[in-house]
Amino acid sequence: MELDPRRLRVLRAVALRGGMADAAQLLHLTPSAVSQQLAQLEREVGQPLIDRSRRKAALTPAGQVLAARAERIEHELAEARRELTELSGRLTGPVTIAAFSSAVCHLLVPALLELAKTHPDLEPRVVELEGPHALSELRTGALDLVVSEYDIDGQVPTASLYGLASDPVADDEYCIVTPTGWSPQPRSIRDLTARPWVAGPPETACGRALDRIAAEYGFTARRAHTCLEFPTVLALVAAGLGAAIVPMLALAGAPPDAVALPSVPVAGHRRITGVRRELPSGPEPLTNAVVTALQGVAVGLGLMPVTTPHNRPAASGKSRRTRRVGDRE
Amino acid sequence: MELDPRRLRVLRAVALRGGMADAAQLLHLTPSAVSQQLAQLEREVGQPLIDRSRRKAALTPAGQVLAARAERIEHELAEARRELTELSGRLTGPVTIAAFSSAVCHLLVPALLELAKTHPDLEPRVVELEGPHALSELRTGALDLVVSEYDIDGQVPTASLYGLASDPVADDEYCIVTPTGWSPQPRSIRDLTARPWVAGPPETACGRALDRIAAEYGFTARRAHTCLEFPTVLALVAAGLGAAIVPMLALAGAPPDAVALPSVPVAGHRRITGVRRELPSGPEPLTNAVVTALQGVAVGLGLMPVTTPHNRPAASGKSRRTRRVGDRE
DNA sequence: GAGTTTCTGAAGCGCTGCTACAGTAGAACT
DNA sequence: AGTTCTACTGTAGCAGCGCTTCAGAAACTC
Repeated sequence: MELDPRRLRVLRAVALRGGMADAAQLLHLTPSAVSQQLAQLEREVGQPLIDRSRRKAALTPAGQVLAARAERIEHELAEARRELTELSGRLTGPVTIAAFSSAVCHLLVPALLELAKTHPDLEPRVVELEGPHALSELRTGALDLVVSEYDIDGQVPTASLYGLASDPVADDEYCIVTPTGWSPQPRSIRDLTARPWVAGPPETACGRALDRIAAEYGFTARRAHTCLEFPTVLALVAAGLGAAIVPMLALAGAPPDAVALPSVPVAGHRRITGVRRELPSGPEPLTNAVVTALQGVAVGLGLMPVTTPHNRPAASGKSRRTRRVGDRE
Repeated sequence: MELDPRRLRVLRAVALRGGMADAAQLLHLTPSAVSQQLAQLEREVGQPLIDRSRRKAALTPAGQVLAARAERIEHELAEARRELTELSGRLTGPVTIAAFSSAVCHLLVPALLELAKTHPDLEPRVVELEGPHALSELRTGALDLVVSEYDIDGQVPTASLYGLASDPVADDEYCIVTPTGWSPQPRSIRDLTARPWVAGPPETACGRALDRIAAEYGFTARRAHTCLEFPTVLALVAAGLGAAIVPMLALAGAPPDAVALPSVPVAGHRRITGVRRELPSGPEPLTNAVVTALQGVAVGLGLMPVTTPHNRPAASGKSRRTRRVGDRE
C-alpha cells in the first residue's frame, strides 16, 4: 500500500469541503483532477474511500479514517513550518489575514503599516471576509488569521471553534452617535426615545445592542433605517436621518461632526479577537506578530485594553497567553 | 513555505542513513536525485538543512527538526495503513520479513506455508538478514518484521530497540550434540571435557554458551573448529570431528544420527522474538498474523513455550500482549 | 599525490498529473 | 413528466516535474 501524501491531501480537501467540486476549488484544481487523484488513491488502498451513490461525493468509513490521518499529517506540516520560522529568527513569507470591513480599515491597515517597518520580509495578504465562512477557510489553510468580532454581552461566537485558538485584540465599546444638527442637542439616551434610529440588521452585534438599550430605558426603538456597514450608517446619521449605535472603532476615521453622546456603558461592547489554528507547541510566529501589531494599534486608538493585558514580544513566540476558544472568563 | 511531503521523506532518509548516497540506496534512487530534492527543499524552506562542509552530508539543526517531523508523518502513514488493513478485514499485501538462517528454515518457512492456506492474499517476502543492520532496515520501513534471537542468559540484544516492539516467538534451549561414532558413547558433559569442539564464533550465542558450560564444569573447551551456520556445525559433528552446542531449533531438520546428549539446562537458552515498529494503536494486523503463525510453528516443534503464553487471534488485531523492548521480566 | 568516495550540476527524457472537453447521472424545479 | 442544473467520470493531449546518465569538484584515505 503506497499512500502518497499528496493524494491524502486531496482526500482531506474533500472531507473538509464535502464534495469534489468544492475540494477542487480549495486546491486550485479542476474537479477532474480531484476525481482522478481519488480514483488512484482508492486503487492504491484497495478499498472504496468515496461513496458515489449520491450526487455529492461523501466519504466511506475507510475514507473518513484516512482523512483523519491526512488531517494529522497536515498538522505536522504546520508544526514543521512553525518550528522552521522560529528557528530562522526572521519573520518571512506570506500570511493571509481575513477581517471584517471596519477592522480592515482601522486596525489591520495601520497594523500592517507598522509591521512593514519592523518586519519587512513579512508578506501580508488581506481578505475581507467574516463569519463562519472565514473560520472554515482558516481550517483548510487558505487563511492564517481571522480578525473576528463577537458581542461579549451576547452569546458565544457564530460557529464552532474546535481546534482554533483566539487572542483578544481589543474590546470595542459601543457609543451612540447623533446628528450635530439636531436641536435641542440630545444629552442623554432619554432624549432619543422618540427619535428615529439607523439600526443594524437584527442579527448583528449593533442591532442587539440597540435592543438592550431600548429595553433598559423602556422604549421601543423606531428603526427608520437599516444599514450593515458603518460608513453608510454614519453617512445617514451625518445627514440627520437618525441616531445610531456604533462601536468606537467605527468612529476612528469618522468626520468629527457626526459624534455626539459619550460612551454608553449599558450598551456593552464587542470583543475583537484574532483567531488562528491551534498548534500544541504554541502560536505561529507570523500570525503572532500580526496579532501583536493589532493589539498595539488598538491601544493607540484608545480602545479599552483587554482584560488580560498582553505584551507578547513580537518575534519570540515564547509567550503562551493564547486561550483556547470556548474558555469563558 | 510549501513543504512537499515527498521531499520530507527524502530528508528523513538522509537523517536515517547519515548521507545522501545511503539515502539514495534506501529510496531506490540515484544520489543525484536525492541531492536535487534536498536542494529544492532548502529553496522552499529558505534556510540550509544540510551541512555540506564535510564529505558526508549531515543535517543542520533546522534539518534535524524537519527530519523529526518527517518521521512523525511517516508514522502517521504507517498508522493509516494499519487502520485500513484492519478496516478491510482481509489480510492482504506485502510483508517483508527478515530472519536469521535457521529461523528461516525451521520457523519461517513452515509458518508461511500455513499462512498461505489461511491468508492467501498475504504476500510474504523473506530476507535472510540479522543483527543491527536488520533492525535499522526495520526502522526505515524496508522491513516489516525481524525474527531476532538473543541469548537470554547473556546481556540484552545487540542494538538499541527504541521505537520497536518485540513479541516472544519461542524459547530455544541449547543442547549438546556428539558424533554417533564416538566410543565410549558420552553420557554426560564430563565425558566431553577432553574432546574437541565445533564452536561458534566467540560473540555468538552458542559461543558464549560453550564458555558458560566450560566454566561450570571446570574445563577449558578445546575449540578445534569454528563454524557460524548450524548445518556446517552439524556436518562436522556428524563426521566425528567434535562435539557442539546448538539450539534445539537447529536440530529440527537434522539427520538423527548426529544427536546425542539430552538437553543441558545449564547452557541456558536463546529467545527468538519477532521485532516490529512500535505503533501506539497496537500491532499491525499483517505482521501480527506472521508472528502468530511463527508461534504456532514453535509450539508444534516442541520448543518450550514462552513464559507469557500467547494466543493472539490470527486476524483480529485486538490483543495487546506485545511488550515494549526493554521491559525485563 | 593517487585513489576513493561523496556530493553537485547539466542535459535529456519519460512519466505523472494536470486541463479541456464531452458525457453521464442525480437532484430540483415547473 | 420533462427540463435544467449541478456534480462527478472518462478520454485526449500536453506541460512540467523528477528521474537517470554523465561529468566534474571537493574531501578524506593511504
